[in-house]
Parts: sequence; C-alpha cells; structure tokens
Amino acid sequence: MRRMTARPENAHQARLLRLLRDNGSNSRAQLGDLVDLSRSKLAVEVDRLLETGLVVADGLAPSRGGRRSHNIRLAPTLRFLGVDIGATSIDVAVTNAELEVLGHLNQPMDVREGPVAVFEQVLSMAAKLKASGVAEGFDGAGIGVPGPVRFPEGVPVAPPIMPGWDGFPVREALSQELGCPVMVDNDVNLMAMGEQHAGVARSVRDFLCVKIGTGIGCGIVVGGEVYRGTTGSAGDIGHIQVEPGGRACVCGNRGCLEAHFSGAALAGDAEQAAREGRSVQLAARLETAGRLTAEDVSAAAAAGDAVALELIREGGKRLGQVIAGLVSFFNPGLVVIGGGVTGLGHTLLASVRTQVYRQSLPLATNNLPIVLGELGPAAGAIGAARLISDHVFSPA
Amino acid sequence: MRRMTARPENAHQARLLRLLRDNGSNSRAQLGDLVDLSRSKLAVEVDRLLETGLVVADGLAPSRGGRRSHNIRLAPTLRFLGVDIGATSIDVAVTNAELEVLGHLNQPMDVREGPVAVFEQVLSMAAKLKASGVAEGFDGAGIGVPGPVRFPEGVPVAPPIMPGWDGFPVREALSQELGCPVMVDNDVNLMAMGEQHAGVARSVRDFLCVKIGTGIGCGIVVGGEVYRGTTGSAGDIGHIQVEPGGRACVCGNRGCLEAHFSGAALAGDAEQAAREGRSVQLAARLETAGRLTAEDVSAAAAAGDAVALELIREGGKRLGQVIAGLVSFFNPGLVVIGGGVTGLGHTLLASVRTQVYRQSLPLATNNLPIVLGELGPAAGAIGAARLISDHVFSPA
DNA sequence: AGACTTTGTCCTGTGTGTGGAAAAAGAAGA
DNA sequence: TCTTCTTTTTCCACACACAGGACAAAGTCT
Repeated sequence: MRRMTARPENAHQARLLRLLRDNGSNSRAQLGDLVDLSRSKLAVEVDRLLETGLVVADGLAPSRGGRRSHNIRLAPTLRFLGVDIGATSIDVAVTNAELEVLGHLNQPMDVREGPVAVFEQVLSMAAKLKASGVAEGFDGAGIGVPGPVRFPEGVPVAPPIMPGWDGFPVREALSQELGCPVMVDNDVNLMAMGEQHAGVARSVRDFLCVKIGTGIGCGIVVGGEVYRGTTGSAGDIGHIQVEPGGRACVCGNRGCLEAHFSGAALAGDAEQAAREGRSVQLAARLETAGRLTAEDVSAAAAAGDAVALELIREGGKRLGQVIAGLVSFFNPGLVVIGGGVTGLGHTLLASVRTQVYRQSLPLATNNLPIVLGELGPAAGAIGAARLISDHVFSPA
Repeated sequence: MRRMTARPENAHQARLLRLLRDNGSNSRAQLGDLVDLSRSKLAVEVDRLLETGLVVADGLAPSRGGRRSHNIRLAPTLRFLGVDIGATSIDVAVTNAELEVLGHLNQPMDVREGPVAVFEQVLSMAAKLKASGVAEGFDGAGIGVPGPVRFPEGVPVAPPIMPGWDGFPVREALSQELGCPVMVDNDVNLMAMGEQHAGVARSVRDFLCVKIGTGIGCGIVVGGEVYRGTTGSAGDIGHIQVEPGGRACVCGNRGCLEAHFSGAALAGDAEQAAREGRSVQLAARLETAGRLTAEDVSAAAAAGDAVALELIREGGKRLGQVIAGLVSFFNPGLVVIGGGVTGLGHTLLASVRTQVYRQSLPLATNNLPIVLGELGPAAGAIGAARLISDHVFSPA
C-alpha cells in the first residue's frame, strides 16, 4: 500500500516541520517567536503546510494575555518505522511524527542468516505492528545495520560480521517493499541520533556515543550532524589496538579492543572463568544454560560475584584507554556509553571514567560528562525514525 | 595606519570573493558558470564589488568562441599577514589576496619568552616586510600559536608549553596594534588549512594533518572545515598513551606519544646514543654543537647513520600506532604529515605507512593516501592568511 | 463596560530577481 | 572583405515575494 506523503516545498517549511517534531504541538504565535519570519510569511507557509496535510489544526492554545492562538501539530496519522538490526536481534518500532514510540517489538535473530531472511522477519514484525493497530501505513522507514554503510546509496559495505550483506541494496529493496522512503545507516550512528533527539545528548553539538554490543562501535556527532567518514566506516573503534601482541582477533590482528572487551569477549572470558572454577555463580549458570552471555556476567556482577566484577573492571579499563585517546583527539562535549551491556552499568562507567580522567589532559576532561545512554534498547529504533524524519522533513 | 577594508554585503558577494581568491583572475562569464545566479543578478553583485574596491577590472579574457569577456580580480593592493608562532621560531609571511606569498621571514625565538616579547618581535618582522616594499598596510592578519585556543575570542587557553600565554588577549591586542581584523588559531589547524588551500589536501573534504614539531598535534578537517572541539583542544594527540608504563612525560603521565617521539624526544634519544658511543656520526656532531636537535638526526639519517635511521623507524612505528587508531576512528580521506621534521621524510613515512596499513581495517585504509606536506615551513603562515581571508571575505 | 494586549488577516508598496530582446564584440567561413 | 553564427553584456519589463501597517477578532484585567 503506497502512501504518497507530501514533502515540504522549501527550507522554511522544513524548519517548521522539524520544530513541530521536536517541540510537539505548538501555536502559530509561538512558532513566530522561534523562526525569524514576518507574520505574513509565516502564515502563508503554515497555510500551505495545512493544505498538504502534513500539519493539522489542533485547537486553541491558552491565552498569553490576549487573543488565544491556534495550535497546529504534525498530522497525527503520520507514522515512521524504526528498525535496528543488531548482530543477534532485531528491534522494530513504530513512532508518530513526534518520534514517540507507539509500538515496539524485539526478536532474536542472527544477522548472519543474510539480508533476505532478516528483512522477511522485519517485514513480518512491521506487519504485526500494523495489525496491532498502531499504524495503517508508513511514511518513512529508517534502518540500522551493524556495519559500515555507503550512506548516500543505503548499501552496506564490507561488513565483517555480516557475510552476504556486502552490496545488498537495502534502501532500494525495502523502499519497494514498504512503499515509502527508506534511509539506511550504521546502528551506532542511529543510537547517537536517538540519544541526541530524546536522550542524554539533547543540546550537545559535539559528542561521542560508544555502543558495546557483540562488537564495539562509536557514533561521532560533529556540530549536531553525524559524521560518517570518507567510506562510511568512521567510528569503527573495535579494532584499535589496546594490547600489543594481545589476543588474536577475528580481523586477523592481535590485541584489538573488541578481542579483549565486547559482548562476545566478555562471555568467552566468563565461560573460561567458570570452567576453571574461579566463580561458583558463573559455573552454576553455565551448567544450566550451556553457555554464558554478557547478560549473565552482568547479573553475576549485580549479585556481587567477584570474578564478574573484575572482568567488567578490566574491560572498562581497556575501553577507557581507547576512549581517553579519542577524547584527547576529538575533545567532545559528552561521551555516551550504551548498547546491550548497559546492564554492566555503573561498575563499567566508574572504570571508564577513572581511566579517561587519568589519561586525558585536563582541558579536554574538565566538564566532560561520561554517562550511560538514557533510552536503552529503543535508542537505535528512535534514531532510525529520526533519520528518516530528517529526510522526509526536508525539501524534495 | 588603519585601513578600512570593505566587506562583502551578502553571501553571494562572499562566494564570489572566495572564488576569485581560489581561482585567481577570472572572467565574468566564467564566474557565471560557477555560481548559479542569473546573469543580471551576477552583474549587479560584481558591479557592487567593483564599487567597494575589493575587486578591480583586469583586462579582457581570451575569447571562448564569441565576444571576449571582461576579467576581474581581487584588488592587487590587498595584503594579508600570516604569522606562525612555533615553540622555537616565528614565521611571518605577507600574501596578496590570492594568498600567494610575497615575502617571508623566519626568526628563531622561544615562545616561553611570553606574549609581549613575542609580539614585539612579530611586529618588527611585519614592519621589516613592509619596509621591503611588499605591503603598505594589512587588510587582515591570521595568527597561529602552538597550543589550544578559544577560537571565537582568539585567546590561548591553558597552553602547556606556553606559560604566561594563558588568557592573553591575542586577537584584541594585535588587532589594535595592526589596525586590521585578526583571527587566532592553533598552529596545527592553520597548517591543515594551508595544505588544504595550496597543498596536498586540495579537494579533500575530510582529512587529518599531523604536525611533528617540538610536540605533536593533529589538525582535523571535517567537510572542508577545521574542527576545533568543544574547548578548542581537539587534535591534541601528543599525550595519547602508546606505551603503558612508558617514559615519564611533562604532562605527568607515562608513555605519552610525545615522550617517545617528537622533536624534543628525538633529540634526547640521539644525545643518549651519542654519549653511549653507539653512533660515531651523532657523537661527532654532539661534540661540535654541544647538543643535538631533530635536524641533526635527520642529517645523520640522510648520511646513512644506522642509529639515526633506527630512531626514526622506531618513532614512526609509535606514531603509526596512534595514527592507525585515528584512521579507524575518523576514516579520513587523506593523512598529511608535516612539521619541522619533514626532513625525516620518507624513512618516517614508510614506517608510519607500514604500521597504519597493518593495523587499520581495509575499508578505512583502501585508497587512503598518507603523504608528506607540500608547503614545508610556509604551510602555517599560508593557513593563517587563509583563516583571516575567510573572515574578511564573509559578510560583516 | 472600557482599556489594553495578543493574534490573525488583509492589503499595498517596495524591492528583488528572472528571462527575453537587443546590442556589442568577436570567430569562422564564403 | 563580407556574412553568419557565437558569446557576452546591457537594458527592460514583468512577476513575485516579502515586509510592515492597518484593522478586525478574541481575550484579559480593572
């Protein structure tokens, strides 16, 4: 079912749409305070937006001392689809035009099953959400994939953990299937956009967003815009060396950050500790489940298991080393840490902070908050919705 | 002698001025091809620029098949002053509006003598250049200082190697003295701008420019614009750790890049090798000069001294480690290496390349040129001129 | 009820930019 | 040398967009 969503005709209209998205319902008068346009001009543009149907009247605003102003808001029927494809699971969310999540599904799935299987799953999840009544159709979809993307074309490139995805025309194919505009980006970049839109990074212009999942990546935001690098692989910090001659990594080198600390490495370390009998708790868990995950370590740490805590601390130190370097180089205004292992929480955070504040220069670390992401598993999907809304809310 | 240089009235005029700066003399017709303005509009804006005196007529262009077009060029009397204050020397250059160097002076001077003494020297050098006839007055001056700068105010902040400079109102003071607009920036950023304008980085939008001088810094260019970070200390890579528990650094940490490889470290290592009798050549030089510098090592290496070569290779490996990390993170389209030690040249370059290509992922290193800067000691001064010309050629 | 404030609409004047026409200047060919 | 075709430049008329004032509508406060 193809929906022809209207697009703004000019930069002014785009500006207004984004204000309405970010500030919710708003009166014409307030809008006038925010944008620097003459009353007549503003009225004309708003009327045109009303005509297109992107914006609708929404009753009267409370008086500010005189005549009450007419409220307007983005069309309540607009729907964005946010898809976050992780290495081991898929998140799909439906949002309204203000990017509020109306429905959210999560499904375990191995990305290595390939794009066809994955998108079949995604479409079925989207259909399920539609059936639940939160959406009739979609006005745009944002897709996050766990690897580098050639952004303008919306095509994954050389994704190490995603065999079979190289060159798959994600944007093209999904746009066809869903009948709406689609944008594709790295999952880490989307997490950064999510935290910027609705999370801890509101109003910060330059920041880093480190995501620890199966691998490790880093979203880079410069001047409020995501920076993707020359070939779309910016932020790929998982293979920075932290230990010369250290552990062998899947990438062929030794001592990569990811080999020493990541969801996968953490699980491996925990299993080894369990087998060596260093932790009763982990051993018991291994016995029941057959294998261990980062979540198990997180749970054990929460229960006070010394080995689990030490693993997290050690990992945080390694991660902190790398972040310290990035902070010196990039001098961000904020560092956000998120991803599946947010459960490791404050133990990890404390360890990272110690390392960064010790290793980086005062000028860069003064007033540098290092915090956990606020949106949890929804960050990626919200960021995806944000990505496509930026596209839809820009002149055609 | 205060000169009132006119400023463009709008973005179109600014655009035209920059085109003339970057492409030299140009015909009205060619300009029309470049700027997407209607013929009438273009004619009006050009006429206004001619009125202000920023632009002058410059004869007729060769025919392109029909009537010959009128050439215009930036006023030939415009002069910019580019000042590059290094840790141990000062470069001052005078350029015309196209940023071609008309005169250049270099003077050894220790930045630690403080801002008052340094600027006295700078002013005297500027006066000498004036006296030589290349300039009558200046329409703007760009100043590079070897430390972080609060860019909007043009004030150095917490410069580790520049005691006495913290908070000194460089922009304010020099603007007063010179009677023209002044902009201040980190010397490394200016080198990057120099190489971007007239050197190897032309037409590259995202690149890194590593400067190895007394210390080590890195200019970051994102989308053609210098990125300075939240507090102006972006690119300060000298204190990234390369050797856990390594050498003590002046910053208080251990194992910093700068402690293991930089002009200062190299000189120290060479002196030690000379004293230990490991290199006849260096020992002889130490005997004559009383101390060694990075240039001495460079000379010895050129003469085939094994110890000097090994020092450079070892340093290049360390530097390469750090750059490899930055390349993974930033995914630049080019890495430029410059600074005083460019004499170390290809030995250093080879060593850095090996390390980067080995350690970073293929997607980031494919088609990633790592090259030496093209402008040598003039890069900083040209970048400084570029900085101020960008300012002067923007609407007031 | 009256004075004052805020909001929304209407209207007109101004200024800006577009695009066509024609003139100017030169190139190429007969 | 003359004619024809190109390219560049200037001139001009028309359309359009926008700002800002005037006024009406809708509220608040005394």
